[in-house]
Amino acid sequence: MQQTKEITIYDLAKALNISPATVSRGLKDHPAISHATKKRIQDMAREMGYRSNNFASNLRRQKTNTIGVMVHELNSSFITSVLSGIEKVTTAADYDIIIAHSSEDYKKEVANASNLFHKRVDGLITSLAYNTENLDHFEPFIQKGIPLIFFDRVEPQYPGAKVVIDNMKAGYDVTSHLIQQGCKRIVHIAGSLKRNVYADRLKGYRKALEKNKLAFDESMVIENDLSEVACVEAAKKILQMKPRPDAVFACNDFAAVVIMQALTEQGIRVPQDIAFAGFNNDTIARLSIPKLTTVNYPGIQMGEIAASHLMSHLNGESNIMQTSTVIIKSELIIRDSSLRKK
Amino acid sequence: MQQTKEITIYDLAKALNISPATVSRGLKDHPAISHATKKRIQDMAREMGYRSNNFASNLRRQKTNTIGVMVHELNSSFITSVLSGIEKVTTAADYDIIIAHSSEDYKKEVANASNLFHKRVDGLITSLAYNTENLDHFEPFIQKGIPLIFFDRVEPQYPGAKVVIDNMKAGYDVTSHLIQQGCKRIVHIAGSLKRNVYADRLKGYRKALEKNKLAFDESMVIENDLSEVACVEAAKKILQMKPRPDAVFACNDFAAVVIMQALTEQGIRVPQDIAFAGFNNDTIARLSIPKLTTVNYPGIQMGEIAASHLMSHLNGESNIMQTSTVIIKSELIIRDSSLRKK
DNA sequence: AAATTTAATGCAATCGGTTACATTGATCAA
DNA sequence: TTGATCAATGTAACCGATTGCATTAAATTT
Repeated sequence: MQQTKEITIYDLAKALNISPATVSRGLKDHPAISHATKKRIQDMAREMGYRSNNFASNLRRQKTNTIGVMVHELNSSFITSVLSGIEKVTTAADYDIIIAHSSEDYKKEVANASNLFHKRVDGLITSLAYNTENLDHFEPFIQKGIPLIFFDRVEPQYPGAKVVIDNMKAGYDVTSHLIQQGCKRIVHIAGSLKRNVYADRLKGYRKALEKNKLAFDESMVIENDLSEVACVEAAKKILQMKPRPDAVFACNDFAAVVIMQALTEQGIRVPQDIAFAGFNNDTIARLSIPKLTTVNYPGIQMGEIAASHLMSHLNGESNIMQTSTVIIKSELIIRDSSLRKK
Repeated sequence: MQQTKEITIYDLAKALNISPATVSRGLKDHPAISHATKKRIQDMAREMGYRSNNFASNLRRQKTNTIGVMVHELNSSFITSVLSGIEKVTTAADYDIIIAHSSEDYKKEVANASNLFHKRVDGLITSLAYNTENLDHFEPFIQKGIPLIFFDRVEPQYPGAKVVIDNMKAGYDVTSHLIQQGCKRIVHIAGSLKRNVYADRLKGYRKALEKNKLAFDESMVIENDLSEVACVEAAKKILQMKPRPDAVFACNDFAAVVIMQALTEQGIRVPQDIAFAGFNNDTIARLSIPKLTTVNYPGIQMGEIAASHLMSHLNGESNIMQTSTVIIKSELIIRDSSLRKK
C-alpha cells in the first residue's frame, strides 16, 4: 500500500539531466537519439519503475491504438474463434482490443457502442445482437469517420464493409444433404428472421425444397430465440406434428442438440426416425450422441479478414468504405446425426 | 468520412459565452451551477455533438473508473456467469470493465497484466491461467497499491483477497456420492495440480476414499490439461485398466463428456458399467446423454462478491488487503450419469 | 444602510507525453 | 578559413477536462 509516486518523463529527465523531449524520444526508439543516450534513458526508466501514461499520450496524439469489438455473446466457439483471429492481426499491428458483449440485447448493444465511442476506439468490429432494430447507435462513428466493419450478423442495407459467409448456400447445402438422405419432411428451426444469417438460411432451405420438388410448408418453420426453453417447446411441437417430420435443420448447434435430446428421451431414434443438422460447428456438435452434422464456420479466418481490412484502412492503405462485402467459404460437415445411408 | 472536428468544452463555452469551467461543471451536474445554465449547456452539447474526452479527464483526475478482469478463457458458462456478476456490480457503481483472456497461457496472462497496468485500471479481478507459474506479473499492481482480487483459480500463498469455493469439500462430496452409488474403483481426472482448484478436489477425493476405507491408488489419478486430445487419451487408458474402473470423476464437465462419449462408443454403458461425474455445471452437462452429475459453481455470485469487495475498497469503505478469503457455497447436482440406484 | 452569507460563475494551473521548430557543436567540402 | 551540412538535443506550445481559489452579484441579517 505504499502508493509509490508515479514516475514521469520529467522525473527521468531530471535524473539524467536531459530534456523531457529527449526522454520521450529515447523511450520510443526515435532515430535522432544517440544510441548511448537511449540506453541511459531506458535503463533509468527501468530502474525508477517508470510507466508511460497512455492518457497523456492518447490525448496528445489524438489516437488510441485501440479497436473495439462488439459481439452478441462470448460463449460460442465461433465467437471465440473470431476473437482470436482478430487478436492475432491487431496484436501484430500493435493495436489493443476492447471486447464488449451485448448478451444478445439491443439496449446493451447501444450502451456498449456509446461506451466504446467515448473510449475513442480507432475502429470498430461488430456482429449485431439478436434483436437489434436499427443502426442508429453507429451513427456517431460514421459521423466522425471512425471505420466500422460488420461480420456475420450484418444489416444488408448497410453500405459499408461486411464479412460474412454465404448463409443461403449453406442452408441450401444442409437441406439438400438431408433430402439426399431420404428426408422429405424437414423442420427448420430459425432464429430471428430480422437477422440476415437466419433469413438467408431459411431462403436456402426453401430453395433446396423447391429444387427437389418438395412443397414448402410454413408450419414446418419454427422461428424462436434459440434459447433452451424455446427449443424444448419446439421439440414438443415437433412431436405433435402429423405425420411426424423426418429431419430437423436447426440454425445453431445448441438448438439442434437440445431438441435432439428432448426427442431422444421420448424414444425417437436419431438419425433413423429423425435426422438432425445444426450450424456453427461448436464444440457441442462433436460431443453429442450421435455426433451432429453441422456447418463449419471459419471463425478465425473471419476475424483475421475483418481485422486486417480495418488495419489497412487505419494505415491509409485502403478505404474501408470502398470495400465491398467479403464472403468467406463455409463447409458442410457430415456426422452421424444425419447419416441414414452409409 | 467528413471527419467533423472534435467539439471540446471550449467550443461549448465560446458558443454560450461562458467559461469552460462552468461548462465542465454543468455537464456533470455540479451543484453550484444553476439549473438554467445546466440546461443551456446540455442542450448545446447535444446540438453540437460534443463528446467528452476520457483521456483528458482521466489524465487530470488520475483515475480511469475502469477495472480489469483477467480470465483464462471465455468459453465456459462459469466464466461468463462470473463476468455478468461483475458487470452487474460495476455498472451500478459507474465503472467500466475491460476483459482480457489468456487462452490458458501464462505468457499471454503476463502480457495482459502489463497491458491492463498501462491502461491504468483502478483495480483488477483475476483467475489464473492453467500454467501460471508465479505472481511476479502482479507485482507492479501491488507496488502501486492497485487493488487486486483473485477468484476461483488462486494462489494459496497470496495473502490478499480471494473468492473461491471449497474445492476440497466439493471433491469430497462428489466422490462420496459415487461411493454411495456402489462405485469402488473411481478414476479421477485432474487438471494441473499446481492450481489450487484441482489440487483441492484431489484432496477431497482422497479424503472420501479414506473415510470409506477404500485404498488410494495413484494410477487411478490422471493429471492432464483437460483438452479434448488428452481426454481421449485418458479414455483409452481407462479402457485398459484391469479390473475396469466403475466410475470417473473429472475436474470439469467437458472432460467428463469427452471421456463418457469415447467409452460409450466402445459399448460401455453409463452409469451401469461406469458412473460419471464432472464439475462446473456447464451447459454441456445438461445436454449430454445421459445428463451429467456435476457441481454447481455459483458464478454470478462469485463475480458479484469479487466486484463489490473491489468497489467498496475503491470507495474507501473497506480495505481489500484486510479482507480474508471468501468461500462461496457450491452444490452437488445429481443427474443420470451417476445414478445406479433409484 | 452596512455587514454578512449564499449562489453562481470565472481564472488559471495542472495532469504527462508529443512534436514542430529552434539551437548547438561537430564534421566536411571548397 | 568559411560556409554548409548533419547529428543530437532542447524549447515550448499543444491536447481537453478538472478544480482550488478567487470574484461578483444577489439575498439575508443586523
